[in-house]
Amino acid sequence: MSTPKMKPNFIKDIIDDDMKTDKYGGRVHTRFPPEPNGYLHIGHAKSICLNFGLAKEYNGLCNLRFDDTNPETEEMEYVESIKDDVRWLGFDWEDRLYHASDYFEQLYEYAVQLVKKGKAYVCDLSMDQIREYRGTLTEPGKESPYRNRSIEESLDLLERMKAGEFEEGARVLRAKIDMAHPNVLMRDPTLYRIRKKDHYRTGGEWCIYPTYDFTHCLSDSIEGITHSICTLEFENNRPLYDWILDELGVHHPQQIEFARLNLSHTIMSKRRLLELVEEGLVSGWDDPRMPTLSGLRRRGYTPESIRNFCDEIGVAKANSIVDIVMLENSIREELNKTTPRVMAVLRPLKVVIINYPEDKEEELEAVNNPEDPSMGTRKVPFSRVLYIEQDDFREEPPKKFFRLAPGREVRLRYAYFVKCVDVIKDEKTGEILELHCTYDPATRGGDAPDGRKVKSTMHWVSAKEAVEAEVRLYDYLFTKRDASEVEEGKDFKSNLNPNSLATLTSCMLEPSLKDAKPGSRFQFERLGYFCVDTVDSTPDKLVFNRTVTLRDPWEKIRKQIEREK
RNA sequence: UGGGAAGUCGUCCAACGGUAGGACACAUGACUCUGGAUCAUGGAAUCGGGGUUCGAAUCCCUGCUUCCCAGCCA
Repeated sequence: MSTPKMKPNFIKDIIDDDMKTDKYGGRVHTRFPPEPNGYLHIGHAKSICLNFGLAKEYNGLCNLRFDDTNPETEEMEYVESIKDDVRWLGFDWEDRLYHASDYFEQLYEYAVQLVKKGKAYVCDLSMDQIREYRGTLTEPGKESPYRNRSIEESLDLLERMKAGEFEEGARVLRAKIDMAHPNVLMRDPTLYRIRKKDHYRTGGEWCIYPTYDFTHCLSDSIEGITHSICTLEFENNRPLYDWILDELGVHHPQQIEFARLNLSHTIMSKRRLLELVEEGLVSGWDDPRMPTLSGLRRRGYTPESIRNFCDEIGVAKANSIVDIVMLENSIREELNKTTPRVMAVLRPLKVVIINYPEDKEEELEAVNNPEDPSMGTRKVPFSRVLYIEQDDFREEPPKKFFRLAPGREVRLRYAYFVKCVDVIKDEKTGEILELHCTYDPATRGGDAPDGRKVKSTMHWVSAKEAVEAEVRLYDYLFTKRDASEVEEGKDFKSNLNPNSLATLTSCMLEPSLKDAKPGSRFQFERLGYFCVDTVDSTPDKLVFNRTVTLRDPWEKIRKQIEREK
């Protein structure tokens, strides 16, 4: 299977130029460099598809590298989840699984080299002092009093930092660049800091850890990366990336920045997602409302649909917010073609077919997928007592409501025409308890021999054989299109959608669903795509997640009617 | 008020000096045993102002708006 070519974008333009000029000997080598401090989300998927996709398109390679230089936040659990998610998305790093922490020794040697070259020094200023000395965006900084200490002294101090002789925060290693540089990142940035914390991989071996800026460029260099693709906020770091590599005279990949993905009605900040998890506002990183890959997976999204989405949204340098309906479109598109149809009633309304014999029961043939005849047919039982959707009946139908109403005839899919003859209500509350209908035996299978038409076809489930299940309906996690746009004095959680989850407990499914396996997907006709929850579903008590609704013109009409009232 | 970057249909992305195009969304119609799917049709954009050019989204000047940077986070 050949993957279609990535749409044109500015990164491909750059690579094309590099190929023409033979900048890297015709090589393309990228990497996906997550920090294992959280779960991957759909924004990472964009980066993964880009990096692995580019490598594939140019017959190159893409590494998976954990950017693990901060022992405070990183954990093995995250490493495992990230590997799972990348694999699930459909990408393969083969034998190229790397860790920045693998390079600690080498990185330290580079640091020593820089000191020896007079391009780095150990600074005894406190964190606050360093901040003061840095100056501001508009004013230059001033040089640290330790800036010009001898190379020998810095070397000695660095050695002793490494040996654990100093407290956290007592000293750092800094690059010696230019305290008056208009880019504040170039004002003698920190290269190493002391952290007396065990690292999830190197344990207690190190008590000094290299910073991102020092680590990232050199890791890229060590791995022979050609195009180091990152997000826009690192544009300011590029001069430093280049400076370090140039001073050390090592292989020099090209850093290219693109705009990270923002999706409407959700957030992409790992810090904030973690906050939702920790405060129990969602059930976990894999809550089906989360934009995480594990959340989307549990929700019923497929890897292919996410890859298609990433292709569709393109790559550019302009900050933007992609409407989440594009994501929904991508999953509908796939599931429409691949998913078996099935009948399920979410909010049951009992219907008695009064002229259908008490003990009679028959099986009717239903098509599994009209998009794919090879998926065949199945039998669904029909009997005197059925359930239909509460929404499919209106005692006083508004205009354009074509479904069941008193005196009106509709088709029960694959079954019969039925006509509503009576509405049974609770005498006290007025609540509709059940409907009495008659059926026309001549319409078996769903067609009337006399050619008469109905305006609506409805799904239904035979009461006797029905399988009861729980169904979870999801809506957007945040109410605002730009979920990060918060009112003065409030935080992002004030934008949470209080109705993002609705749990329905007495849903009635057709019996063919009885043995549905966790993770399997179905279209509940007229309702949407659903998948069996992989965490909470059991054979005795099935739990379904709604992945996405079907397009629903009636919903639009309904809202319009409501507005006109 | 320093430095870096970005502004194209409602949204996202193309067009690389030569007819502004695609996807999603929207609207209308056809078809339909899912108000699904499918098909057809339509509306819809170059941040403003100058300039160069036969010709500018693209090149130049200028203004405006938005985003990023003052972690020993990444």
